[in-house]
Amino acid sequence: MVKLTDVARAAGVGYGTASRALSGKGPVGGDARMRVLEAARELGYTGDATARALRERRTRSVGLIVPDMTNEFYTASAEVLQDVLRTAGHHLFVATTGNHPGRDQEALKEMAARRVDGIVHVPSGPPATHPSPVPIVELNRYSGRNVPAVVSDDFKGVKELTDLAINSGYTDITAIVGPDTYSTSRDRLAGFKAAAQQAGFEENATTGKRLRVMFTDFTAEGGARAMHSLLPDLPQAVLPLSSRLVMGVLRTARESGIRIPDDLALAGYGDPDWFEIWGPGITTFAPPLAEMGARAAETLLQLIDGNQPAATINRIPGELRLRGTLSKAIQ
Amino acid sequence: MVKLTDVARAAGVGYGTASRALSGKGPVGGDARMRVLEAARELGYTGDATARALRERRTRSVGLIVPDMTNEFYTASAEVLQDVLRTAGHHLFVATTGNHPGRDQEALKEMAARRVDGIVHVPSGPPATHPSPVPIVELNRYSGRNVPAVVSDDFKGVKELTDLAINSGYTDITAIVGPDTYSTSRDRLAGFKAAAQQAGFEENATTGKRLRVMFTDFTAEGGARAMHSLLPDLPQAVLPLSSRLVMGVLRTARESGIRIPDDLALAGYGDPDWFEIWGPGITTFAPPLAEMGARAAETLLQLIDGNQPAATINRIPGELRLRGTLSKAIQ
DNA sequence: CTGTTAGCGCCTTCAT
DNA sequence: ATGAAGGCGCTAACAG
Repeated sequence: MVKLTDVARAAGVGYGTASRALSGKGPVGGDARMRVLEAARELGYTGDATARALRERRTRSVGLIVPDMTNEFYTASAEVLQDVLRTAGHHLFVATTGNHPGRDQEALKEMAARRVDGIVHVPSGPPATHPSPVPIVELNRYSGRNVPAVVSDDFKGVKELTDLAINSGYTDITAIVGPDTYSTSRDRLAGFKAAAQQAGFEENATTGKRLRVMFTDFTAEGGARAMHSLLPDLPQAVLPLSSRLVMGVLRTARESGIRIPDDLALAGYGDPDWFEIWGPGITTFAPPLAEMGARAAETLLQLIDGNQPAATINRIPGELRLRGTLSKAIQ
Repeated sequence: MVKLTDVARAAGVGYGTASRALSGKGPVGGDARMRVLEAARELGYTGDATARALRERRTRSVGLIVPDMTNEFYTASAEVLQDVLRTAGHHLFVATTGNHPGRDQEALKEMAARRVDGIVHVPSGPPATHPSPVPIVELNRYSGRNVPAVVSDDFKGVKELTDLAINSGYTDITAIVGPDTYSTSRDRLAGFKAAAQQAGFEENATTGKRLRVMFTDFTAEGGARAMHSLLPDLPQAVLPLSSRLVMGVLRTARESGIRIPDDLALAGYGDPDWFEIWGPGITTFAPPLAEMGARAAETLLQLIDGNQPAATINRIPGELRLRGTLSKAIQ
């Protein structure tokens, strides 16, 4: 692998001069500069980032820790995150945790060892007790750790979604959410309850307006199971509060011959592109994934530059997408 | 940041001894080892991977270059790729190219500069003219570069899919594929044509068995456009040969009031999870994405270890999933 | 078994 | 404007 001394020799200049010419950082004679650049091109010189990192004490790389690369809920943010960071000269180290808190800490440690300049973290467990040696921004979920977090305003979004269902005339509504160890579950559930209770719904009411809540895994299987247990006593409307939960609910509904929205109305969360073309279209709350990715990147860049961003938890509003699964709503 | 000398001093041993104790690589007295480990834990020592990389001339990291992180077609492979590599002690550097060949070369160069030990590359352009200084495995598509490639056996898969459509009785079939600059387009198209021509179909036939081929972008918009241009003269069956193309076709069909499979039969490619729950279920050829990711990882590890894998283009068989959009097929 | 030391490739200060 | 040299943190080779 050709190195700086090779280039310097070929250009007939000293070591330091070659370095300055390539980096453009110091004074260099126009003639010498040209000869160095020429020689570098000739030899196919590619600076060694590991050596540079050691010397400069920064890697121009940032770590991204997500539960799962196959979930568009994370990758939609990651894509623009990557764009913003690349523009700023940073590249991405990625680790997945499978939502396993142990691997979560492992990944954090690995990133620290690699001396990344910063970390964007979708936490899947409680915060680490040790403070991090590198700047961290949490994305999508917040762990309670004292670092900036960029999340969707799920409380507001789900509240509005629930209002929509209520205003459509349904009086028996069930929400399905993930484990309440995740901030996302708690926020979405809070939004649901706020809307329902404000409208006079009561938990486990046998008459009048009735709300129910089911906890399960944030997976299609979890959604399918929850829906299955609902079968004996179907509500009028179901709100699976993640796109994977929606998937599970639809699977079970299909197997059980339940027609949506005829037999059961539905409003979802998230907006993978198939929501638009499924049946009559799935009414949903769409979090601003792209914007969240951009904001997380910008916040992290601030942190890396030594500035302290203002807000700790940054809630970005999403939007309701009205389609056909909440039938009466679109009349 | 605490370093090796700090640990050595705290443990009351020499520099090298501490290094050997931590790495487990050389002879170390049981007593000294314990004191070092204890001190390291105490101080929260985390070895500096950049320094280690410089010294060892390897980073234990591999680069992954993909067109797009939001496409499950790539991430489904990437997920298991990452698992296999992590088990082998390697971590992932990720770059996306947006299918832009220029960014493709840029990413390759960046990875080389970072001194990754190897690269897994989903190429979006013609091969670079310069040989790569680091081992490369191509995934999903092959560029023609002389490196191992791991791909789905699309020729066979699409041929079988087409046979299925033909045996279902359709005599007017149109395939939609992406730009033929991608090996995937060419292979899938070849499979389609092989089956159709073998069955006596002819291009642009005005009578008898008729096959048509439409080229467009490998995007939902491309699929929608292609489908739109088909509207005046609808075939009996359409084969959008990527999941994004399927998405686009379904969008246009929906807007145009075309019922599937009643007005138009369809067989797709790929198997994102919504294929199963859309309408009567989408009949499709599912490439073995997880297996491809694993194979690519294994092949790269071989290369990194200095072994030369046998096959240049490694075609892994996928499987047909029979569902409802090819109606007569499931009777 | 242990301490000492060279050097991985680079940037940067210091003389010149 | 340029060349020489120190040192980032670590591993491996060597001497003891």
